[in-house]
Amino acid sequence: MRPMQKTPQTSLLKWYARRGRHTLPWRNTRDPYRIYLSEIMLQQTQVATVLERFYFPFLEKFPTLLHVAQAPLDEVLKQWEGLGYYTRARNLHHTAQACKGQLPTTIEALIALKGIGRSTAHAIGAFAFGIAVPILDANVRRVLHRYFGIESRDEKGLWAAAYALLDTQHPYEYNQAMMDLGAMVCIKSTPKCDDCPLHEACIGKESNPLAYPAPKPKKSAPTHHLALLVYRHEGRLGLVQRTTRLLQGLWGFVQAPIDNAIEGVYLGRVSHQYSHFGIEGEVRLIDGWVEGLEWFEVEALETLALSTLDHKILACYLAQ
DNA sequence: CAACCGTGGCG
DNA sequence: TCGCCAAGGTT
Repeated sequence: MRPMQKTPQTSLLKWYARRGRHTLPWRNTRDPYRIYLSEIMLQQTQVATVLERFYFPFLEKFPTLLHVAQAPLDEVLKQWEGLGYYTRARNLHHTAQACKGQLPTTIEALIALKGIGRSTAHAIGAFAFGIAVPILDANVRRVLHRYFGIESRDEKGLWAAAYALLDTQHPYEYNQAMMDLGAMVCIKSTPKCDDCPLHEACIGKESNPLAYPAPKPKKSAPTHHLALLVYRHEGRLGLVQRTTRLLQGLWGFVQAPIDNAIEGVYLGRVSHQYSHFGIEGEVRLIDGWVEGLEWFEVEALETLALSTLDHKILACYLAQ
């Protein structure tokens, strides 16, 4: 057996063997469901959040994909409460039912499922089924931008780079290593180029790592001023299950534009920031029954999935 | 295809 | 304090 050549891939895998995050629970299972669940939870969400607050409780409640499929959507949303991007939970439930608790094993079939795009399909393919395809998450993107000196965020160029660097013999280790490298060494603000196994041929290191990728143009987020209405009737609170795209399926308090005829007793102010707008709201208590709401004892609210804003409103009410 | 979709941590 | 953004996908 001839000695292994020194390639970016071998350097990367050697680094990964020593410094990789090998204790992550979704790296210590062959269960496609557990890998799939981690990939969905981790979309646009930091590892620590998923690891410390959501992954294990969800698996405790739903040990298999079939458990997800057979559960009411409301229970899945309740387990997702606080994690955000709730479409992920609704797609997870839909996909569990669509594939009857058994995930398909090809990239084409995975990508056809709701909530699974190209990168997630590749991640499941590589991590659960050993398919030789690259992933393109935020960590890998940053490594590729810098390594190849790519300023443009153009998708085609990044996928081409991803395939160019992929170690087709070790897709599992390679992809995990690239994510760890992006998360631990090739980090956004202060990359540790001295510790990087790819530093020899890295274009970003030779110039300025922070120039890759080119910074995004920033967009301003508007603020909406709302009345946040806590309806109360015979000791119960009136809520609605939202049907809007935002927070669909979650329960919450009625929101109304602030105009010249604000009812109720002022309870306080709450503010909340979403990705693309903010809410400055004043919480008001209104005693009386109105149509179109469902009424719950305060204790019963614990069984409902509420958004973080609605938890703030509830806390404001309970503080009185 | 640019906007939309949640939340929390960090500099 | 505040803008940025993280194991992205959908419309």
